Amino acid sequence: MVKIMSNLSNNMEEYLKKLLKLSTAGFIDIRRKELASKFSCVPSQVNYVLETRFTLERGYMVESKRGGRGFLRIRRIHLPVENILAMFFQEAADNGIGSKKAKDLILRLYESKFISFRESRLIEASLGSLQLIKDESLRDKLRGKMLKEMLMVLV
Amino acid sequence: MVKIMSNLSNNMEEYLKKLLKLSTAGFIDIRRKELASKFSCVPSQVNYVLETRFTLERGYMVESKRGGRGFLRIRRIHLPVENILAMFFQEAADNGIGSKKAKDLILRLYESKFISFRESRLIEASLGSLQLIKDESLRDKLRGKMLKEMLMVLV
DNA sequence: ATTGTCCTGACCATCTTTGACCTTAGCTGA
DNA sequence: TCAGCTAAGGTCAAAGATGGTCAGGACAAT
Repeated sequence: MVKIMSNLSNNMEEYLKKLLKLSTAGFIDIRRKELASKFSCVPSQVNYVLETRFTLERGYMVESKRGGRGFLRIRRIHLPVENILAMFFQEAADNGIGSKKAKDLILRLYESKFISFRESRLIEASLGSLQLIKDESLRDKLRGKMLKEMLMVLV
Repeated sequence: MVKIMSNLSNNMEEYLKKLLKLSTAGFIDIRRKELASKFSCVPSQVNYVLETRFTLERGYMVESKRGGRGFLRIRRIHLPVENILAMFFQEAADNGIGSKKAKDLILRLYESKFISFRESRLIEASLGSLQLIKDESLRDKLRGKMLKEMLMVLV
């Protein structure tokens, strides 16, 4: 009797991921308008889903073409752990990192088997405690530093 | 026979616990507004009940999502209630804990095989980053909270 | 009377959805 | 040819839908 809450964006995300799994090519091509119509929403809703769910941080790449015969192409990418870590160290470790990006990063490291499930939960728990800090800038900075220190230990 | 005071909060608590018992999934999802409406109170009352009755110490975990189709998810978790560690964590989370005590605790947890070597290093790394914080009181408090959150996750 | 618990309401933060307006690519007909 | 039409996709800001926080007053227990 437990109802799982789902919304348009989540449904569309699931749908696209299912398509991706089924595809042999490693990517899928879709029409923005058609997809929007299938889910009875405005086309820009599709952009929202792509921007929030199919980001590089989560391991996806989106290409597109406008005009007649335009398309949206979604690709699953599997970066080696070193690249994932390198991206983090290059742009987030010192300048701070938002909580959403941090979560995505942890998820990817887990998916890549670089860290265990317990370790991923441990890291998330430590970062989650930072909500105690009011100053957002300090929070982001600390989050970056903590992640860096923790990942260094694991290398 | 102790008579349970019947007030809004207690009623809501009982109601939620009944739902939890009935659920096969081990958790329930609710809408804050709906629940408030069912009990004819303001939505923030729900938060009050969750904060006072469905705490980690009492064996519950609450997750939530805001925005359209948001939800509150209450989960029953099974901790050894009379666990002395749990009390210690609570104390640490409430009043903070110094870095030396924290280190000793981590060491003991590792020695008793409660956590792995990597995990112990991970925890120390995250706590070490707190040096970035100037305010000692905030630092101790954060250290306590992080420790608690991290170890709770591992139980 | 004092203290702790309960409730409320105003204001805040976050996530989602929509719609008006913009840009780009391909096609077509004078 | 190539200007203009048509068919895509892109951006952005505002509105909508939830949940979160906090201070203060009401009320109950002692």
